[in-house]
Amino acid sequence: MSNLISLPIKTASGVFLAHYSEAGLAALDFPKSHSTRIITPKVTAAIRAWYTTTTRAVKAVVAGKAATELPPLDLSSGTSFQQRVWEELLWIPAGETRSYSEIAKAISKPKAVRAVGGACGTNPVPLLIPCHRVLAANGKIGGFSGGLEWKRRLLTTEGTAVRS
DNA sequence: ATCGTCATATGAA
DNA sequence: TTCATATGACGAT
Repeated sequence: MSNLISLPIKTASGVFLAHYSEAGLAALDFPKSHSTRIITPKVTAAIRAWYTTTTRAVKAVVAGKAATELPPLDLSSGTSFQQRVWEELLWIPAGETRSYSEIAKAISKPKAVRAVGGACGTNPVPLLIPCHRVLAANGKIGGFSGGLEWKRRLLTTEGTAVRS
């Protein structure tokens, strides 16, 4: 079950690593120090299609544009609450931001603001699930699992001003 | 304006 | 149950 297939995604900002389960894209890693030597033995036709879509989407987001199409996401690793939050993040258009409390209201749990932050932190698919477009209520940047530098860069690229 | 403190939901140990 | 959070609101400085 936990046998994920990993494929490298080359972008102008580095090589991301996409992990696919049988249900879809299960995780996406930011470029690290890992070299691009990933062995990919048996890639099904479905995964090849997902990979194409994923690559296109990732490149779009890195370039500050909206992803036109997303691959199926395998969010089974998260709790139902987390999945609810992640799903909500999906609706945030490129170039716009929401606050943690806005997200909380959107899922009918206006007081679960901190929990929303926690869900963002465990988001397995950054960029495609735009957790970087979630700021604190006062416009502060908050935090980011993949590194604050990334969050800043992505927002700047999308034309969003962030307050220090 | 900045800082400390508390409230409140959720998840992990 | 206890602890930690990528928050938010409020009051004291």
